[in-house]
Amino acid sequence: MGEESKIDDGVAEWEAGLPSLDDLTPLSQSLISAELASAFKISPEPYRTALDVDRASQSTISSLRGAGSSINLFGGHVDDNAMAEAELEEGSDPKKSRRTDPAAEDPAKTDNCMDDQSTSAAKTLKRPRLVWTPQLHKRFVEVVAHLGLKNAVPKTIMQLMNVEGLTRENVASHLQKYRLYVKRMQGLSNEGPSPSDHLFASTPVPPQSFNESSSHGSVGNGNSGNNHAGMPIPMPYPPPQQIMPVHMMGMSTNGHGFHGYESAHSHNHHYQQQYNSIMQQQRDWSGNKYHLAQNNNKC
DNA sequence: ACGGCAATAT
DNA sequence: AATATTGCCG
Repeated sequence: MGEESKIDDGVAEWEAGLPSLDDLTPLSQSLISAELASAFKISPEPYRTALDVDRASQSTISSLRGAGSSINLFGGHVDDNAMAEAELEEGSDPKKSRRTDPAAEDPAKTDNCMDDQSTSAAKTLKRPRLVWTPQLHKRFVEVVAHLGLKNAVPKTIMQLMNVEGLTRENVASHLQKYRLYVKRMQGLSNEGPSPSDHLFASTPVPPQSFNESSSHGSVGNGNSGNNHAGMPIPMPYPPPQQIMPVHMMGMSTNGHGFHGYESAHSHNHHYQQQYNSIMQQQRDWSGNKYHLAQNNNKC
C-alpha cells in the first residue's frame, strides 16, 4: 500500500514537469504526408481536443497503476509509451474494453525514417529475446494441440499463432523445450510438474486432440481438461493487432474458416493457402516494439 | 529449406 | 533460469 502513494507522488512530480498545453505541438499536425496516408489507406486522425488528450493521459496513468499486467510480448522493460498496445488478448478477459482509436504519437521526435530500410531491417535487426508469457504459451499450446503433434512444426505453429514478430526460431526453440516437458510428464504419468516448470505446468498438456497423428498410442494423458469435443478452439485467431485490409470472399466473416485437422488425408490445401496469404499480409513489420528496445537507431 | 535434437552460448 | 544459437543429421 505504501507503494501506491509512492507511485502517486512520482506521477505528480512527473506531471509537474510537463510542458504546458500551449507549449505542445498540436496533435492535429499530421505525422505523415497525405499521400502516404492514402497510399496505405490510413484514415486521417480525428481532431483531438486538449480534453481528449487529458482523458487519454488519465487512462494511461490508471492503467499503469492498476494491476501491472502489461501483456507486452517481451518482458524486461516496457519502454515509455510502448505498452500502448497490448500484444494478445484472449476472449477470456472481459475487463479490457479499450478499443478506442490508436493515437498518441510523440510529436517531439517525429522520426520519419522508414520504408525500404525499416522493412528489410525487420528481419536483420536483432530482436530482444522473446519472453514466453503465459498468454503466449497458451496460444502456443492451443495451436500445437490443434495441429496434432504430427503437424506441429515450427513454421506452421508460428503462422497459426499469428503473433506479430514471432519468428520460426522462437517457436522452434520453445517447441523443443516443450516436447521435452511433455515427454517428461508422460513418462511420469502421475503428475508432478517440477517446480522448474512454471510456465508449462500452467497449461494442460495437449490430450492428443484428434484421430490422426500420433503413431504409438500411449499418449492418452488422463489430463484432458481443455478441449470440449464440439468446440475446437477458435483457430483463426483474432489478429492481435495490425490492420488487415483483406477481402477474402470464401470464408470471410463467419467466425471460423479453419477446420483444423485437414492435412493428413484430405486435400483441402485450399483453406490453408488462403490462410497463408492472410498471414503474409499481417507479417509486415510496420511500427512495433522491436526497434525501440535498445536501438537508438538514426537513419 | 525445413525439422529435430543435443550441446552450447548469452 | 530462460532463450537463442549452432552443429549435425535426416
